[in-house]
Amino acid sequence: MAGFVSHFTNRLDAKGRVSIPAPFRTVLARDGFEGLYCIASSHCAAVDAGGNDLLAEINKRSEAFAKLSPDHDALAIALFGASENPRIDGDGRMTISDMIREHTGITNQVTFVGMNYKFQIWEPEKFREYRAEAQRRALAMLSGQSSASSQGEPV
Amino acid sequence: MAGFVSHFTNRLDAKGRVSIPAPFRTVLARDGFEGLYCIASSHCAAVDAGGNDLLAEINKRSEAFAKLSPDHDALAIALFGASENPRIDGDGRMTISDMIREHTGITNQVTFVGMNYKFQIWEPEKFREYRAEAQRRALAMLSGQSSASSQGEPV
DNA sequence: TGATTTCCCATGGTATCCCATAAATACCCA
DNA sequence: TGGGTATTTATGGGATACCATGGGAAATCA
Repeated sequence: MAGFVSHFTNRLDAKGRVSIPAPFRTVLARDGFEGLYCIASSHCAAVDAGGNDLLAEINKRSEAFAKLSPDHDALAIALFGASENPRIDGDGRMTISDMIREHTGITNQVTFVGMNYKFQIWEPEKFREYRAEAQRRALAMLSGQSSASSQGEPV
Repeated sequence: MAGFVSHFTNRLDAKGRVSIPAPFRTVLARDGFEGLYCIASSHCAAVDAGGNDLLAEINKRSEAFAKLSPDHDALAIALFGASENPRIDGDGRMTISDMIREHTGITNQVTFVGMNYKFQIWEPEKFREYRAEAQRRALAMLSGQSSASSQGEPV
């Protein structure tokens, strides 16, 4: 039920390792996924990460196209070619790969952002900028649709 | 059915803990939620808190958009990335995080305000000011001059 | 064999658990 | 009714467990 929530910033050590926040680890453990599924976000400087829930969402996307079709192949390459399966060591740490470094601009700190069914990996400063923008957009989105659906009771 | 009602003010201790009012705890226990779900209010200096009822409300908001889409990502960051899951200790206390401190201005006292399906966490003085303003607005609305403000903003 | 990765242990800080206390409220029974 | 006794509640503090982080040693790979 309860997914990835809140956000945490941890330090990279000299070996390129970083602790995955303990609350996220318990979610992953409950999910039962071995290791971690990571894929570069197509529209921002973050990497999506998660377990079976995220994987299922990705699969759903690619299944919208007929298998063996050129579209499906292209999508499969884009989705699975850009993804990785980092393992989690006994102390709950993962290593930040070159792919993640290049796509996020991470140098010595990592921000983990809970998004319920998945979480994102960000460079802290870039995350702050994106969050400010996201909150503005969210406010506009919610005020735009709330009148239609329910009583518009603000949450 | 009976949700969170009335309001209470408790002291923070040296470790940053505060007792959740007992009536609120019994509501949470009935709800069955593990811990507490907290999210900064977008329109005032308070933090919304609650259990499954509040979480369901949040989920409803984000499920209106396709997962993995830019819109859904922005909304998920604003809703889940900005929220927290404090646990409640055996004595019915929660710890006030830095996020809550910054958003509410809480220093050494906390006011809990029941709002039926959720409750709010306030700095006592800020709450007094907000309530005075809300009562003035309510009075104006009830006396028939509620022309422009028909949004149903919460009190 | 040299470099990188994986496993294991150490440590300081923090959060959590557990118990104590005092005040307030509810309860009970003559 | 009224006095006295349990419970509940908020709060304080000590002890313990957990977590992020650092670093060494073994294992793996090219």
